[in-house]
Amino acid sequence: MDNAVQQFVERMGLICEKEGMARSAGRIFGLLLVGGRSYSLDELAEKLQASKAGVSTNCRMLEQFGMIEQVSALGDRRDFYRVREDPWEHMMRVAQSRWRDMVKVFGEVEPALPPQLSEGKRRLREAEEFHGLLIRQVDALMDTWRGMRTGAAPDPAEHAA
Amino acid sequence: MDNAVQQFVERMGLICEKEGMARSAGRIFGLLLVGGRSYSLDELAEKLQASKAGVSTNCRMLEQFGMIEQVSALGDRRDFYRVREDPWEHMMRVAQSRWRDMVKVFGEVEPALPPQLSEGKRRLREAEEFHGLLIRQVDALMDTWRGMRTGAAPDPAEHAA
DNA sequence: CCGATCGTTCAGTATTGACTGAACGCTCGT
DNA sequence: ACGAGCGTTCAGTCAATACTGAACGATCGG
Repeated sequence: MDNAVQQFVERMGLICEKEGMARSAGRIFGLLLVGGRSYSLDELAEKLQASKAGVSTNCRMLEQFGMIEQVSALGDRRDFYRVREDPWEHMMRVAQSRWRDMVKVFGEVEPALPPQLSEGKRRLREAEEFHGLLIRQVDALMDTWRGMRTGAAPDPAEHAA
Repeated sequence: MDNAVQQFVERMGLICEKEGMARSAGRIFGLLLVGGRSYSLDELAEKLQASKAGVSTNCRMLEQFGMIEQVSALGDRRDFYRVREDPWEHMMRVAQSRWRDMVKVFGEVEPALPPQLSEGKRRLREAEEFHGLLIRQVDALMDTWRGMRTGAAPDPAEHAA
């Protein structure tokens, strides 16, 4: 395997590990990203020197996160995986759903708080507001991003409300 | 400790755990957030039923993440901790620095890739571009957020470039 | 119908990481 | 100068989790 590829794969493993997921999941994603084509489970296991079982599990996890997708080839019983057409958009969607959960928690807890914790209640309302805004801002980012990829404007200046 | 507070503390522990950090760090942050005042290490350890050592370590970690800050009281040798005035802004700054690292990795690896991996090179340039845009979009979010908190406009419609 | 070739499941293992209790160093008050 | 109170460090313990190898089930070709 190419040297630059191998280094990148390892760095992606570390990055993804810091983000909370398994290191080998990051390695798989890195290889698929830089490979730019579909890989079978066997090929992934071989190139990453990992067991087929672990690769299978991590691929399904990456698929749930919306980062990669499974694809089948005619006349081939094997499962192939590749990065989705826009993995970052789907990753952002997952992040948004987590933020939505936080908004939900803040919204549920704040009214249940005893009145003497007025400062805490204010903080929670603020947190709820911030994450709501964050979700909307990422929505705007998606619009811009899609516009950049379909259109040809190199520098977007307009946003969606 | 209040029942609603206790439940919130626990939920924040789970949320923060999913984000990649330690569960008790999340508990500490939750308690400080909802408490709305400064807490000494002893008080945190007591209310969370954890060891002083663990609380100390996690508080320093939370401080590095920019979520809480240490504060001292006159005539008191103890260290107090409280949530920062705007914890979410600082959390976003930390997230941005992680994205900057990713941009750096993408930018470094792409030129080192062999030419036959043209699709992979394209993916990496795309990833770099996306995360750069993401950083800028969060900058815009900060501007909006600060504007909302200092000013009084309930619904912002303008963005910064 | 049988063998081969997949992907998945499962139990076992190893490694990582968090938490604790005790010792330590430091800084005050007296 | 000494002791009390404080935060931190460190070694040990514990639980969680990722990974592996082997068995299993399914599917296709001959």
